[in-house]
Amino acid sequence: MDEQARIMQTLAGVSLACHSVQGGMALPPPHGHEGADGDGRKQDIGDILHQIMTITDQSLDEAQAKKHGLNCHRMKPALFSVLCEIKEKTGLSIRGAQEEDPPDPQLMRLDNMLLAEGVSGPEKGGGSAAAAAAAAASGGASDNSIEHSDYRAKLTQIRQIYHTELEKYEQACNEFTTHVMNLLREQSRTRPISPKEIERMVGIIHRKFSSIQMQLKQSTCEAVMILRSRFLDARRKRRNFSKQATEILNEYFYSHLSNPYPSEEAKEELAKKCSITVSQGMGNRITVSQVSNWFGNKRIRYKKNIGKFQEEANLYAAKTAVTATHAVAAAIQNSQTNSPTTPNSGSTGSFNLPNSGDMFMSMQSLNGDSYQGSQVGANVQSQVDTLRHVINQTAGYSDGLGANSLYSPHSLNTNGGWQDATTPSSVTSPTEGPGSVHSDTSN
DNA sequence: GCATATGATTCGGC
DNA sequence: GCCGAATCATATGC
Repeated sequence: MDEQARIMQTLAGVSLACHSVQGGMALPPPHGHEGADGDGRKQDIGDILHQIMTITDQSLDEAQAKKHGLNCHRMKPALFSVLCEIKEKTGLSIRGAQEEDPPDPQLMRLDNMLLAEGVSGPEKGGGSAAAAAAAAASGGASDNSIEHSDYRAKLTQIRQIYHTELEKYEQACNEFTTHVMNLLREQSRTRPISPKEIERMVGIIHRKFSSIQMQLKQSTCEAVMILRSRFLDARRKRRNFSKQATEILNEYFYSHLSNPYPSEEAKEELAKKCSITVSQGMGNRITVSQVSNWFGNKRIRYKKNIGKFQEEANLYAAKTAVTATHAVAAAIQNSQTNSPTTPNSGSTGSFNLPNSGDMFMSMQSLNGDSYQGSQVGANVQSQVDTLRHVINQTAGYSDGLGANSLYSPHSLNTNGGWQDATTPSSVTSPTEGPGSVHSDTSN
């Protein structure tokens, strides 16, 4: 009983002493002795000072013995639990509730990304999807296996660094947490520390370390992004189309020179024919867009420098004409053997002369500049002229273009736009002949 | 190494 | 959404 009172008295005394020292002056007496009993107050302060002095005068052994006495006191646990309870009921509980934050969306994004990139997931096959994409983007399985393996090697390197650093952080976090917990447990013998407080401190430590981890994840993501952009960026991985593909596209372009705007179907057909699978290589749409790109570039570059493309145009015109000759020959033979009395009877006798008029566009005036037909052009002209005649004579074929329209200049108008946008376009390659896809009617 | 060619992207107009 | 124009970035040829 006396012992307990003494403890309380000591605590109260120390508290009062603290206030006095901090304030640099004595506190007013608690029970309304204000100014009435100045001698009594002086006496109290003197007692307190004396107590402090005796504490400092105590030897270390004496202090330790006192401390031990306090620690072993039977009322100490009860007193500490009361103080802990008060602490929890005040600021601690409020702060604790506030710090119960939801999972960080930024962290979740980073985690998802690292998982998707194969950095944080299971090592087996990690990054294989991205590597496969890189391989596909680089235009084929065979030509870029070196780059593919390079990509994988670099990704593995990033992965290793990430895991090493992560391990280090986790280890440091655990070590520090253990250390702090031990420290707090030790301190809980001399000051009231509740398990909840320890828990909260652990939470704070974990949050601090997880913020460091987030930085690590962020920089890892950045590294992966840079790697990806280096390997997957279509611009960087630009590959020229194959000769055949370019030829097919050019054939179409020059045979539809009056209206070189292939429809969606025509583009698809062209893409299929060209087997253009460069760039992203993820299906038809990309390929079709490559065809669109090609035509876009071609139109502009043709228009910009017609003279330069003249030779190319003639070449393709000649090619087209020669192929058409064969087609016509076949058609004539067909019409003669199948139904000589019924010309133009269905698909057997007809053929798709690939817009012959366009073939000569390159030889006609463009933007007002008249072009003197080359030998090739003249040959082609005579060939087609003959063909036209033969067709009209033998098969009764008429494509709606008279002799005049055959040679009429489908040209770029003065505004730089393409005239005669009514030309039906088809993907029919001159080498293909009848039965081709008629698709481009919209332009 | 440089000039040119070429596929892709961006941006503004319609 | 497509097109023209400008531009970028890489490929290619010399």
